[in-house]
Amino acid sequence: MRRFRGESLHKIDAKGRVSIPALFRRVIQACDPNWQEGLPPELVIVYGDARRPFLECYTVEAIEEVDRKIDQLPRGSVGRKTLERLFHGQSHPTSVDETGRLVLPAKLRQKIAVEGEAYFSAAGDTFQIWNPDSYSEDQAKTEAWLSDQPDDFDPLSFLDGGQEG
Amino acid sequence: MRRFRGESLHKIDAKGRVSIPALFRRVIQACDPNWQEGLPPELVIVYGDARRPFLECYTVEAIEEVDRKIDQLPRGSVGRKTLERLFHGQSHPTSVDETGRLVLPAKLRQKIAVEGEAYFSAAGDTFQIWNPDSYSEDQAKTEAWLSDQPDDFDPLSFLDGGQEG
DNA sequence: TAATTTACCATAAAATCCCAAATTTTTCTT
DNA sequence: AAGAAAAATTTGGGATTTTATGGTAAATTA
Repeated sequence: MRRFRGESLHKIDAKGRVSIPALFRRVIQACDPNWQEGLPPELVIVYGDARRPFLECYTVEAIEEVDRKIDQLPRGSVGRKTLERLFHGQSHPTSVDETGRLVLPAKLRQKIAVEGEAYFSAAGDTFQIWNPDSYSEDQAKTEAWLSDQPDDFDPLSFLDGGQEG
Repeated sequence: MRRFRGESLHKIDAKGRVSIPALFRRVIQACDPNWQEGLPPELVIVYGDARRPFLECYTVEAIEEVDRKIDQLPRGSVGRKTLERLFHGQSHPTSVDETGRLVLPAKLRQKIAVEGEAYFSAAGDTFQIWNPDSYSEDQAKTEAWLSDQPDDFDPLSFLDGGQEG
């Protein structure tokens, strides 16, 4: 499976248009099973979780995997209802235009408080769109946490199934 | 199978007409096996479950799947009787007009207490029509529930088969 | 016929398409 | 390795189309 990697800053114009990092576009296209020459690659932007100050962008394959799992939850259960709200209701299906841009409607821009610029950051099989300042803050927190760790702490130790919160 | 995605607010006029979100229209049309150029795409609105403060809208394909399942239940069983009431009796077959609207008869508007505006929200292979205020309330509950969870709680963890009610 | 429903026409706002300028990155050649 | 050429990327603006919504006329029905 192809994964997103990298981060970069892009301008948002008056119409809400913003370039997607070129490397991300390749992943979006490769992970859209319906894509073919001439068609715009599709993706889904999930914006519902109010606790998160960013937009989360799913490839078609990634969102379909989520959909399949939601289908398996019991109809009417709290979990299913919550996830349907989040992933079906509070999501915005869209596509990458000919020049590699996508449009962020006003509602989504407000959600993460972006205006002139947006920061893109890869996160495995999704990528995130941030207000650049919010991203810096979040990044600073991560760095602060790291610098509180002993000098010889290796983040990779997380992988060895240490205790996790 | 195509799915509904997204949410939006629309006006209801004096005749009960209301625009269907453009993206929803595509799904309705694609999931109507009888549709062809010139015909209005059809759908079915189910309104019977009094415990639910919204109208549930099914594509033709989705309602036919429900019908097939009902057919398989033993004649005369409580389950079959209940489902026949809900899905055959208390449902309203209708279609999307030339300009992308549908008509909500007074009975249905009363059922969910809508007057001037209605809120549309996708839910997998169906979509729901809400009174905007009822929707906000319900949404607030979902968000309250989410914010009661630990900060790093990921709604997707529902998918990993945690205990469920 | 009165009331309601359905078909038809109209318009402002919003979203989309199309073309194109600048920039940056990559490739090729010397 | 340097410079030139080519290709790809980012960004901007105008024109076109779609969408949401309102109104009127025709048709159905109680």
